[in-house]
Amino acid sequence: MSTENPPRPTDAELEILTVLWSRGPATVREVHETIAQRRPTQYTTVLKQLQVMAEKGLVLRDEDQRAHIYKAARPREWTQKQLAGDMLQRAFNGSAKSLMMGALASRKASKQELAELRAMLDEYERKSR
Amino acid sequence: MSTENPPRPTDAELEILTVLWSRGPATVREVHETIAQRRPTQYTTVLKQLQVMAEKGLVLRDEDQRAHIYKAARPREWTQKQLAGDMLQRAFNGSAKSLMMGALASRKASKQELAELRAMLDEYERKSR
DNA sequence: GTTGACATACGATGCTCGTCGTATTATGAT
DNA sequence: ATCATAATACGACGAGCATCGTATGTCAAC
Repeated sequence: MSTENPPRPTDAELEILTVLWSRGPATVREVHETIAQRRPTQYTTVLKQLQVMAEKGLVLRDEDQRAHIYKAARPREWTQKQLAGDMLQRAFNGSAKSLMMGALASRKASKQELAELRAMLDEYERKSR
Repeated sequence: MSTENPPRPTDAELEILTVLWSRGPATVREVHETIAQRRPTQYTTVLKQLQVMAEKGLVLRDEDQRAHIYKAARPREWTQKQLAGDMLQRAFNGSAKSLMMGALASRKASKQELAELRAMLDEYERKSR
């Protein structure tokens, strides 16, 4: 069924999804070019990956043209919500506070970023009232 | 070398680590009892898992007693920091704000939890000055 | 010293992941 | 029509993951 949620993407799958999210729908060639630029990878590896992802429902494939067009089946925010929720549950005992502490501790946070976080909390609270 | 960092734990490994973090050092039997209570699992599965984890450096093993005592090689906070940082990088483009939005969207956040988050931000900012 | 309970050791299995090579097919230019 | 190019299809392989069964060792109690 097309309403079924796709499974949690693997590491390699997530990398491909980030490309599709930022570039929009793309051919295998385009995805491969982007990835190969960071890391040596074979064209057919990316192709196979996308084929598997299509089977899993992680991406949708438009076969109208000879070069098929792939696009992420779910928007970035949707998948990020799944990933964050999953990790929250499995590694942080459901504590958003712990998760944020971990995130901040993992690298220096700029003053501006902290301000953005505060603004985000305000916004969230306002919306959910 | 004992100073080497362990790899990112897999799903099953993370579940075991959470048990060790909350119960403290424990025997295979104790870990198994805790896990079996949520989910049917064979004793030897947990045993094997712990043996592999010891090889990877995720847990330390004390073999003094007949029933070996296992304990997490790294404290909860350390591993949480790794996991959060890894996910931040791979799925959130380094944006702590996006990560928090995902986390909050994944389930209802209580008013109190939001307050805790703010307090945590204050604390963090105070410390890093 | 035999037995039963309980522990570790270890091999094997089925599955998924990531990767790649090769085969095949479609398309446009000559 | 032929041919070079560029695309998909697909099988296979090695590694890791999660699981379990069986073998083996230890120890206390009878």
